[in-house]
Amino acid sequence: MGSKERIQRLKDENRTNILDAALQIVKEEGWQALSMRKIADIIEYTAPMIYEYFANKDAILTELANQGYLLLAKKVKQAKSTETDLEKQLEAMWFSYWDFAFEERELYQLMFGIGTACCGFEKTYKCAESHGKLISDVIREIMKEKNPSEELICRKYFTYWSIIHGLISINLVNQGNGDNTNQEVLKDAIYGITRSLTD
Amino acid sequence: MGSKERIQRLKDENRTNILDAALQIVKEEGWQALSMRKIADIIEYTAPMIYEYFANKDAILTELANQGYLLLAKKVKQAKSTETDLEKQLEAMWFSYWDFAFEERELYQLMFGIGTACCGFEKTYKCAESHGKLISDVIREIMKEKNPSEELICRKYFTYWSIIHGLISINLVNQGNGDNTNQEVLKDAIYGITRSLTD
DNA sequence: GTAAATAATTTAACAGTGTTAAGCAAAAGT
DNA sequence: ACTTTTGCTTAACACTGTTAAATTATTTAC
Repeated sequence: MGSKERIQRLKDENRTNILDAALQIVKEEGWQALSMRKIADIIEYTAPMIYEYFANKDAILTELANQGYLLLAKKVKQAKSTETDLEKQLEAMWFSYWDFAFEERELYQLMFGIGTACCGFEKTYKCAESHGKLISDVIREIMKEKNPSEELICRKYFTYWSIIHGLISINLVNQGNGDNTNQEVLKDAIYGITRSLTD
Repeated sequence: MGSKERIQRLKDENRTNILDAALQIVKEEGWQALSMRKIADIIEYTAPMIYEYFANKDAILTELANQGYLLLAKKVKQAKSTETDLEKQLEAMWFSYWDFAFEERELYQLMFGIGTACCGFEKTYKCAESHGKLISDVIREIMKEKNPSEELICRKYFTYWSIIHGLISINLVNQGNGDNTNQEVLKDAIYGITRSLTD
């Protein structure tokens, strides 16, 4: 019965094909154009087939968002490894966060945008191996001489995130007016908050 | 022909009824529940009637957004009038912005949220009598001894807005976890940027 | 190898969406 | 009184997510 594994492999393939197709549609035509029948078209099945793999459309969305969280965490982790100085690590991590938002703007909108059911902060801050955890670990390390409470670290992370997420949101809606202005604002903001960690 | 005015008055009434109905539905059931037929139900007409007043659903949305901009500008202007000191004016204005976002959260989502077609920054910053203009006027006044360029003022306004909009976005999605933490972050952020105006 | 059972996939349908065209009844103009 | 315009509705189209039934293909049992 080695065919069982072959069948399972095909099923897995279909599952990822569905997710890939969904992302492809969104990248080409935007979130509002995503429909079950369009996904079905691409994977060369009919729409009801998708329900063998996902409970409903929302389940596809949350799965895509989860893929996004994984990818983001990976990139942030990678950015950390490029620096040794803690403050530089933090800067690199936030910059990679920034880059992710624009490289994978559709995913970012899904993960943190207003509209779909996905939350953002709670999930991202508490889950181990998330970018939130990775970044706040560095914040803790930088502040360690001040013996910060977990609540304070959380607040600092929150402050960072607010301004960066705000900047990103604004840039995502009026797509990229004045790139270097943003980069300057971003750098200023990161530097400002980082200074407040040790002062 | 005094009836012409009566008819016009009825038409205007219908128009505002449509907008009111739309906002009512959104407040009760959220944006995704808004439909032309539901609006028609409330105003006791059939759906196609709405197209006599608005080109399409999107036109209703942008009109609502414009109402939002007007209301926001009014509130910000009012906040300014409660203080005489420039820096306090600025703080009060941003606080009223913050309050608006939560008092009229549906409108705020429409005006600045990701998803619908409305942009935010350009429109708000350039239009006279908008909250953006009002706030950046105060920024200019505070910075006047430094002879700031328009570009610098714009960037400062942008910085304020980013962090405040970021904070709001995050609070709108995970609705209000820890109110006073946010207020503290907000106050810190505003103070920090304000200090950077005169330093 | 053929028949029964099971799995895989599709067709048809439901209730909803935005939107447009055709039809009808009442009012207005001549 | 007849025609034209206006206000409004019904019917329809092309979509949407989703479910149930029907069909086809594949596996299992004998």
